Amino acid sequence: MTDTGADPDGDTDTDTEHATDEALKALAEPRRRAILRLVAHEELPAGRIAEEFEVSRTAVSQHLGVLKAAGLLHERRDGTRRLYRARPEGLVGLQSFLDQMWAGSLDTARRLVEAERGISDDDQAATAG
Amino acid sequence: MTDTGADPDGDTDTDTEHATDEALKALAEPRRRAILRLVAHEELPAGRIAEEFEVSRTAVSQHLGVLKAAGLLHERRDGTRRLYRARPEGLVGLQSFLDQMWAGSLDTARRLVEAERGISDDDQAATAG
DNA sequence: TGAATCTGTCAGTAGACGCTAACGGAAGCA
DNA sequence: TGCTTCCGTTAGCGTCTACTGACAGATTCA
Repeated sequence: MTDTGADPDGDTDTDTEHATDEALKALAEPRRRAILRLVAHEELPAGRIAEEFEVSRTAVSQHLGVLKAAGLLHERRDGTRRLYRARPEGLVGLQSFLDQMWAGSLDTARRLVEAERGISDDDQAATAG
Repeated sequence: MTDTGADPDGDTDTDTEHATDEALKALAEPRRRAILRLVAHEELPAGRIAEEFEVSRTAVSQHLGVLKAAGLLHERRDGTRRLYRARPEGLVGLQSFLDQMWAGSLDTARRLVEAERGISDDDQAATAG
């Protein structure tokens, strides 16, 4: 067991990791993505959101709770109604995570392809370069 | 039931949705993200990856299968070993999804804030005037 | 005050998911 | 050929999760 980077105990990264984890788990559900899409362009009350789906209002309410807990939803009260809209800030951590992953894997892929080409082409030049 | 945008039956969007769904479900697991991070910077065999975690090799193998099915992993055979590395192309759909969501919600948030400010401004002006 | 509306919360259930142990297949070596 | 290594697959189990139905709190209006 070496746990090089598998289970880091960093302090600053832990919060980001936790936020990313919650956001990803929230987005992993198709219904929740549909809800997020609905409230991405306009503010809507819970009942209006529930009407868009065939599942019960209870299920939608729970989905709203998950999205809210993940920081992906903004809630505003208006009388008996509760208006929801997407919260773009909740996607920041996820964006940076994907960017980092993208850059790293893209760089690795490029390097491996070049190495492969170098080996098949001329390994002497590869070792010399 | 109106299903305006909750359950679209589009043709071109369905594939993208499916790919995004699989990628998100794959990334929603912390262990799979750790695996992806490991092979983002270097190509590694399955056994080497399994050593980094306390769970059994079986579990890691299943995680590798999920990541591979989601198009996030590239597999290459070398004798008895199977080498894995992250596949950046698998993140494209997810990136565009997040970009779209980000742009839409950010625009909405800005518009709502401006409207709110306008209302409160208008309100004070109307009540004062 | 009482009725109606809008919404969240609390048990309970069916299905999905991650994990382990046991097994089977493919490749390398004496 | 027989042994070993490396790896994926299957069956089974415990846990998590999305869902439904029933109930409770908050607000508005007559």
